[in-house]
Amino acid sequence: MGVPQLSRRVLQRLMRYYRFLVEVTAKRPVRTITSGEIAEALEIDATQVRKDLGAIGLIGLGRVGFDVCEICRAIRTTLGFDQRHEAVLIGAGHLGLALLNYPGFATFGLDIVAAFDVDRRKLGRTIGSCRIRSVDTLGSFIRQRRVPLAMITTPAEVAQQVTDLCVANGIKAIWNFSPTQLTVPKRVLVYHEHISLGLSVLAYHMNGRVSPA
Amino acid sequence: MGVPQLSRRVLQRLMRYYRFLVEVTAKRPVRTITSGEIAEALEIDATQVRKDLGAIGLIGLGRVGFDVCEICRAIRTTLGFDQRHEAVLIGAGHLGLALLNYPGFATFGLDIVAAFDVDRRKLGRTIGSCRIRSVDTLGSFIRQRRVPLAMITTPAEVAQQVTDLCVANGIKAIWNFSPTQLTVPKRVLVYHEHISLGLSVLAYHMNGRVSPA
DNA sequence: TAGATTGTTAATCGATTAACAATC
DNA sequence: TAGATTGTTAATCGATTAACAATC
Repeated sequence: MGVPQLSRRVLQRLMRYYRFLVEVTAKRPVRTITSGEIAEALEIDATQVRKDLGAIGLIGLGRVGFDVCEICRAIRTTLGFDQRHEAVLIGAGHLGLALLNYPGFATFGLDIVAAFDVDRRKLGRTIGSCRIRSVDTLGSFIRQRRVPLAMITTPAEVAQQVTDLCVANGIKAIWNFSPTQLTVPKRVLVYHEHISLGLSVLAYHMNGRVSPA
Repeated sequence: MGVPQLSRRVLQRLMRYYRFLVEVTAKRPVRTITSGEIAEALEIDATQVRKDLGAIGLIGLGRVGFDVCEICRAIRTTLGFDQRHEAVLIGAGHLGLALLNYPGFATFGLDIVAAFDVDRRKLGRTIGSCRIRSVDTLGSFIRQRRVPLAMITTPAEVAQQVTDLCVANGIKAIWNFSPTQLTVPKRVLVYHEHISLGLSVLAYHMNGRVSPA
């Protein structure tokens, strides 16, 4: 693998470039774009943009900039959006349903293939393209289908328990939407959507304090 | 205001300390805690913890550590959780409902006082403690009640339009859950919940690449 | 007291930004 | 060609970590 490992920060910037370019080209067809244009729109330094694009093998043209399609393709390949990734979702509450109904994931290769819940009344219902199953069958489902990702939208109290079950059955990564810290072996990646972190910044601001940067 | 301005990063760490301490004390009563204990649990350097706590005026005791109650109180005060902050929520889809039903916000002083939607069939329903109203009344509601925060859970296509309406009526801050960038005057703070950023890190990892840090 | 923990200063590290020759 | 934009190296900046005397 000639590609050097990319830090979270770089990955997230690449995602922002990608999202921006998709949005721009949706409005009007654009063949090329300069690092300066991306930088200005995203409030990032242009040098940073060139470095990031360089890091995934893109080469710009003097006086012209970068080919938009090439950038998009390179980002898709690097981040793996061109691969199909299966996921299960655990906890079919409102948040779970919101994620199940979100059509955008498909664009990124993410395919939620099943949802699980403990509530018997919910079992069998079909949301989006997947059926809600009993959490009793979660372990075997993950193991047999080798599902790499679990999205956890359960209450905080059961999140660790559910996580352990996923880990025991070979999950590779966990997308944690519950407001609690999870403990996992270090081969498993946990990405925690810290919804409360936003609140800290917002509350501070509403108190009349302005946070720099 | 003797308190220096705190960066986003510091604010977010304070939130993490707070959440951790609440969780710990819920399990068993703890009077004091050392920077090292917090650091270990949150995988942060202990010096960092001491600096952050020092920044909000806390003083530890040699050989003992910090008083847990004092830390919590100081964080609540600094971040403004002891103040009541009103918010409106715009877009009563699944995500909107999830947020309306989330009981945790009250702990942080956040009170969602109204929800708005364009769908006439949803109007009048009551979720949690607030009624779903027509988006036609959004502007006057914000203006008359001087609501400082808007949580946007609409589709991306209308997010900017809704934002403009909020801004025109004096909103102070926007919590953006829609997957689109918003433009606002700089007196208004936008906190963007970038759900897709997590996906970039997760997809990269599932592709077999391990992202450092 | 002895020893663990603090607050603070200094050193390190990494990320961001500036500068500029090379390029189209 | 002239001039805008690149890729890359060097400088800056800020955040993190290490070191250690002061403290309880």
